[in-house]
Amino acid sequence: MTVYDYKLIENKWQKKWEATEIYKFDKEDIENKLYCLEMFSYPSGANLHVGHWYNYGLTDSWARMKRMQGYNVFHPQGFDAFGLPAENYAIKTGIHPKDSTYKNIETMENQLKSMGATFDWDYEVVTCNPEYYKWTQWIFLKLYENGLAYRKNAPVNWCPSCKTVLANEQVIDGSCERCKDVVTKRDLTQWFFKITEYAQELLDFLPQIDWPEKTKKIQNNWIGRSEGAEIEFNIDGSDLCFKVFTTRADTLYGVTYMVLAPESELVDKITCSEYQEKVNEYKEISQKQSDIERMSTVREKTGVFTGAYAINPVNGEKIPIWIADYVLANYGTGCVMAVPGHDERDFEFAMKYNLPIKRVIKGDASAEDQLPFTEYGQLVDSMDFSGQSSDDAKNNIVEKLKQQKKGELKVNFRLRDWLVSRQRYWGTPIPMIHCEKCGIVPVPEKDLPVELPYNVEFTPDGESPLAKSEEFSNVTCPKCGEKAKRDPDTLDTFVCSSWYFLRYPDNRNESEVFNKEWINKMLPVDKYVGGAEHAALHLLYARFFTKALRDMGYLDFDEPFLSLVHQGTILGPDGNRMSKSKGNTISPDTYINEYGSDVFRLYLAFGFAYTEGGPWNDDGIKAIAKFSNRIERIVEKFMSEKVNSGKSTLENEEKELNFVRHTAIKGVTEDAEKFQFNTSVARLMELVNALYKYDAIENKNLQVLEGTIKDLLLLLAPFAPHFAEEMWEQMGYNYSIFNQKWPQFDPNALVLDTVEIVIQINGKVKDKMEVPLDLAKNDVEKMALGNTRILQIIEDKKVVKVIFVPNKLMNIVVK
RNA sequence: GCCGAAGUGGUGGAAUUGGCAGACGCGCUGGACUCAAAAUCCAGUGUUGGUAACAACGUGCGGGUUCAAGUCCCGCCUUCGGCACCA
Repeated sequence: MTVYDYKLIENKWQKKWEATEIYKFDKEDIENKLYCLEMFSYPSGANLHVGHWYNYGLTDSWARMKRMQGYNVFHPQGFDAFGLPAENYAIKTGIHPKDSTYKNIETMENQLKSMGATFDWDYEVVTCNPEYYKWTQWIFLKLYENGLAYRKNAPVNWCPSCKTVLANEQVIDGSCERCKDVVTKRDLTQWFFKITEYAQELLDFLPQIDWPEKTKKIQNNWIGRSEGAEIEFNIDGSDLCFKVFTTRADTLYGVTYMVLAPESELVDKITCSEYQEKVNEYKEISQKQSDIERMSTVREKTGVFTGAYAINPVNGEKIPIWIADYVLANYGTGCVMAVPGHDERDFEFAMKYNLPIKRVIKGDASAEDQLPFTEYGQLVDSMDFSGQSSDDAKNNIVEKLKQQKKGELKVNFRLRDWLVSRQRYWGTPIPMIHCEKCGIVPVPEKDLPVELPYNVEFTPDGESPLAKSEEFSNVTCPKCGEKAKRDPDTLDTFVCSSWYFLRYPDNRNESEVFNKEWINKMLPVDKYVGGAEHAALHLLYARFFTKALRDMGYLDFDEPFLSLVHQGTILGPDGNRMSKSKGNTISPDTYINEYGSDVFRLYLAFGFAYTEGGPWNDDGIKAIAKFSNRIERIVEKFMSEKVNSGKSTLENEEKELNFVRHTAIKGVTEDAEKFQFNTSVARLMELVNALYKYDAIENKNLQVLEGTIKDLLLLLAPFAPHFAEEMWEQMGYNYSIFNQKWPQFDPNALVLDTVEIVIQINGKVKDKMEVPLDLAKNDVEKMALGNTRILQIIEDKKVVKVIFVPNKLMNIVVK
């Protein structure tokens, strides 16, 4: 027996596929287009890891199936090539990020090709190419023109170790996502994208898209819509007034003090001179605090009195104004009304500083004075509103305030605008110029791209590396022609990845970002596959970009990704996340060398529930090698016997084989569609087992055998593409198996003459009977009661009820 | 604290949505082939008791609904994700 030489075979078919351009996307056949996309990867130095294979290999299987089902599959690939790792690597080794990145890309391209995937490399996109980031910059300019990009001086997250500003999303539990160092605050002028403008729409479209419910929930929480009211308070003895946001307008009569965030601009305006020193001191302390300290919920609340008083608009009460850092400056108005009787945080604060506590909602009397009552209930001590329910009072109180122009219903979102400036080198330069005379001046479109200079000192010292490059920095103002400076920052890499899927179909376009008519045909993406870790960031930003570009008139669809799948994570054999430091990494290369790409892909398909993932395990892969050997043997045996055997009819055996054959067609088609690859492979194994059984019969029908082997190979092809192509050739069929039609199951083959019916007594299985299909209840009952075993059990008991499920089960209830 | 998801043999994992729990594999046991081994093939394999037929138990725990529950309802436990002073 010949042993399948996978290296030779894989090489042979990869070359042939490339030479015959079999996976090239057909631009003419747009009606059948199907855009299948995996999240592109970061070009890191090492070879592909198991996660890449799991994501790309198996999504490729899905794409191959779709192709065989007649779709014109658009399956591009590219690289998310800007970012910190290359820069950090450069700082460590002295190798320039550009050099290491392009070298890594080359390695990864070759590896991806050796996987045997259907990627059409003609459409490749690399985000660090000037041809690409020219358009990233262009989009920035458009966002700026439309008021969706703006500059703001704001306290930002500062990582002292990376020496850079971080987005909220890059701060995990108060620490830097990358280096785990504690993040502190710093005031800088930064560029923001106004994603909050789209908060409501980003929320509204979630129900319509075919995404995992969990992911939608995460986005839902992240956007954090909250319905409440904005209420205006006057300041006692002054013309000044300020607004607060509250979800509990019903507790307005219980307000006993007000709190401003220490960063609030109002603080200095209202603070009385005798309190100024204390207030300044407090502001300074809270400014210095790191997020990890400030966010800690165990920490005792602190604050200081400003000396000023506000007037409660509903009852004219004079209430003290404090500042405290438990109030966030960038949510709502940065000021809150404190109701210690009905809010835990306010209660804690009031207890500490001996502020009055008023109860205005009837709650549990016994718990009073010890705990705040935070539920809804009936109002008390609230003048005209006493006796109303919280729900009613909320509206009625705001209605009353509205008449006095002191309040209105208001929706707030937890979502913050997206901070995109990075004080880093290896990224897309921000196409803006700062002129002393003209202020902020956008780089004219004709001057794009603003190229990233090669020779730059990028060791981090807190200053943007680009600011240190004279050649880059110094520029003449496009408006007045005077000397000016370029913006020294680069864009967050999430900006690059927020629109790459829009560039793929038109990646060579030099005159526009993409052709509108064309991408309206090509998009949205039909199937998007990638890690769940991007649920809140990339996937939200990409949605925002799509909507913004739509409103600016560059495309016509609302959502970028119609259907989304997250692959699970393959863990180390010890059940932990793979990491070099834990020494539990699995290198695919070891297995590829021993078994080849197909067996490795098949094992990934079979060994895990795709969306779950799980710990790596060696044992399974040998079983897959065995399985593919079994297929090879049956093909060989068939070819050697083909010549000298006749044809006979063995109806029952044929029927049995046919049943398994069509069960497999149906099962693989339906399960692989849902990314349930493990059960798809299980159906193929069943089919192979049935083939062996049938093959062992003396008078087998060779035509039936051949037809079944043919279907087996077709069903196997997406999962083991090189192997299936090779077997296809050995069967004497024409190239290529991937140009064949996907098999259809025959419903008749799934209908058997007889079925097994389970006989239960009181819900417990007592016997099984083989009966003709669709046998009526009466007949089954007669048979069951004619069964001595059943008779014995029910002997002296009374039959109360008989439940019958056709072709499945009969339950006899006895007493 | 809040919001999600999950918990099934020794093991990876199935189960058409209320109808035979454990498909398909791995592992294990026995057998065939072999001088022998590997490979391959065949049979068995949830647990407990029994020589056996069979019986009882069994999908994290405790209740419930139902002729029938891994699946539905109520109350817990554990693990993993997400958010976290958002007023």
